[in-house]
Amino acid sequence: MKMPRHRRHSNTIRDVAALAGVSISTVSKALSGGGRMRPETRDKVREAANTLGFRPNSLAQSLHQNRSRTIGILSTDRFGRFSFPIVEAMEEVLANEGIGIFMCNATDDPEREKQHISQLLAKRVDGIVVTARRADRRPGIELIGRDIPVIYVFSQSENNNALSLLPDDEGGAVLATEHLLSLGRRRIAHITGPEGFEAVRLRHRGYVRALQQARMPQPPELYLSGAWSETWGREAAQKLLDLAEPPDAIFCGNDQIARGAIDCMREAGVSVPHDIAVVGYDNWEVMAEACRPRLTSIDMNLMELGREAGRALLQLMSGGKLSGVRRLPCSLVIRHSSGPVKH
Amino acid sequence: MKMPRHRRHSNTIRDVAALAGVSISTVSKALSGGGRMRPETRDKVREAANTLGFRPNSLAQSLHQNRSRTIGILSTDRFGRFSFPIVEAMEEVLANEGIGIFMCNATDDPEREKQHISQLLAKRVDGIVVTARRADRRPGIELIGRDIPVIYVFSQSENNNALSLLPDDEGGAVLATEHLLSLGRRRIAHITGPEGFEAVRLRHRGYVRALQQARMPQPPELYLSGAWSETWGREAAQKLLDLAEPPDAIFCGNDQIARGAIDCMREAGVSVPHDIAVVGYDNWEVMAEACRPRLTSIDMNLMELGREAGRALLQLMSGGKLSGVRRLPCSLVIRHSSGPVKH
DNA sequence: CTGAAAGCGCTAACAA
DNA sequence: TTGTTAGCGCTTTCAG
Repeated sequence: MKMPRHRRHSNTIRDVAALAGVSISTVSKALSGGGRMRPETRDKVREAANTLGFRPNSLAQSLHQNRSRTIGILSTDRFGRFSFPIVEAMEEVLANEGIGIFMCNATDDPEREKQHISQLLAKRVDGIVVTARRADRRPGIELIGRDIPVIYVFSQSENNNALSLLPDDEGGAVLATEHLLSLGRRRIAHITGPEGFEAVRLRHRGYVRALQQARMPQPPELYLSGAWSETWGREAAQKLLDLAEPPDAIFCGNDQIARGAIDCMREAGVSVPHDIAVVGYDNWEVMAEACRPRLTSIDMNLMELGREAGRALLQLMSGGKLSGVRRLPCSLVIRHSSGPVKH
Repeated sequence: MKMPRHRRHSNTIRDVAALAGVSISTVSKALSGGGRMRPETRDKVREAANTLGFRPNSLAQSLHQNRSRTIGILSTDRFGRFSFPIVEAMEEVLANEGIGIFMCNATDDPEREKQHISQLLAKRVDGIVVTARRADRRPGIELIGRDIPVIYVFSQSENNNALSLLPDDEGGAVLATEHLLSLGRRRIAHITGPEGFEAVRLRHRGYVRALQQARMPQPPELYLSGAWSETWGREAAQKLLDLAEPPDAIFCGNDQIARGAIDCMREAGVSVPHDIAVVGYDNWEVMAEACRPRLTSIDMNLMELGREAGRALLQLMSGGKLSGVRRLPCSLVIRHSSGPVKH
């Protein structure tokens, strides 16, 4: 038997074979569990493998099988509050299938992004997931010559036959608005973020749609677009309070705005939810729980989005075909800021 | 020339060789840039490689070189607010060296953790980083028979000859307290989280040390330990206000507590920073900026911690030896809640 | 200066 | 039932 050139750092199948006194291929078959063989041989091999702490080298396996059981996740924007639950849930689904995840971050740097993609391809990943903090469209990624599945999560490709998974922003806004309507509220305002965000436009559309269906008027002075901040929430709430006829409910584009609005009202002596009910968006626990009263909010179910992304990728990797934009439902988490039915 | 058995998904060195009309080994040498060869041959090869979009298969390279240029990062607790900047910075450092990062999450599930480690070993990672949300001690991980570098970041192994990288909590607390002292504050309170956390104990120690050095008394009623929440911050601040002799400054164990305290005081008509100055901990932007007045806070420099972790791992991977607990300095970010010098 | 051949660790087809 | 052999894609001697 020849000696290996490199010092090896872990036991190979050859060592197991030697210890068990069988051939390499027998070891392979024994451990893979397949094929027919004498049980005692199998046991002997298993025992040898165990005492050596043998783990097959997946690099070698991958090389042979032409699949690495590995995927890459590429964040266009830095990994943030929204990406985390998604990534975490996806990781769980894929890890259960023995698939490893390469994490790449290319914060708004196309050059870095290219490098990362190139690395991922060199590492022969079986799939790529693209995420962004903001759910706006971005150019599809370039897979120079290779044909592996790519999906966009919380992010959308300009290339329409790719699969995108997103939260249903419009639906979430409908949920929030209908909730307020069902409580008997009639003048519902909407304070939201910058109109540059597709999410802002979609949520606004949902809000409008719900009001229309309920045949409610939508006075333009009740719609306020600004920044994604508490400061803007306070400012906008003040504007609403200064109106000749203030609203009796506010649907906010995110939880920070909602918190600002609630703070403003409490300080102005306006009771939430009695005088004005408030619903936020994101269901960001630390924010929602810190509001006084605790904030009713729309949850985008990011974990579910992540799990779904994991499943979709698995399907694509095993040859399935999926494409188009899928929007997953949000849900309403009721706390105290939307309060009981108004009399 | 024999045909490959499997359908290949990307071009191999063999294809490049065929196109360039040279041997495989020539291609290898030409692309690696080493060795002596006729420049025109090298160019010919490069061109062929380019037109085919050839990327060497790193699985094969790794197999040969016995190193995968890949590491694993294992989060004991879920990836959260603290892990993110660390991971992001580390990723940047390592990605620049062409090293890929496998992300594994094993939220407080030892079984999952074992599986992940086993997978990482099978993937022949060149190193492992262990992180946790809380900087408390944990058992070292088991590398059944393999000898690869492991470091603990924002987390500490019970095994003392491993390397741990942590923020200097005690130093951060000293920084905060001395800042308040330098502003002329004399009765400095400390509201903090549960004493179960090592960070709480260390920050308390730093606070005490700074007071002792300044020969300030430390009345026990000025130390309040509770939850990591705004609610606790408000509650504790109220207790302090109710004291016969309230403090003229509060050092808070995190920014949420600080925010609660500030809110409480504003509502009680106590001026921050005029009557009572406040310093927080974590420098969590969204929190610190949303406080009124904006919150002075201690920054743990998590990005720097992550970069340092990346560098340390690179050293270990190239044979260096590092061990023990290293604590990296925090810094003070001054905003308005600590205000100007008191007269 | 270039090519042939061996081998990294593993699997799978084929022989014995 | 078990062993022999070829080959995954690449690098690296060693000959030519």
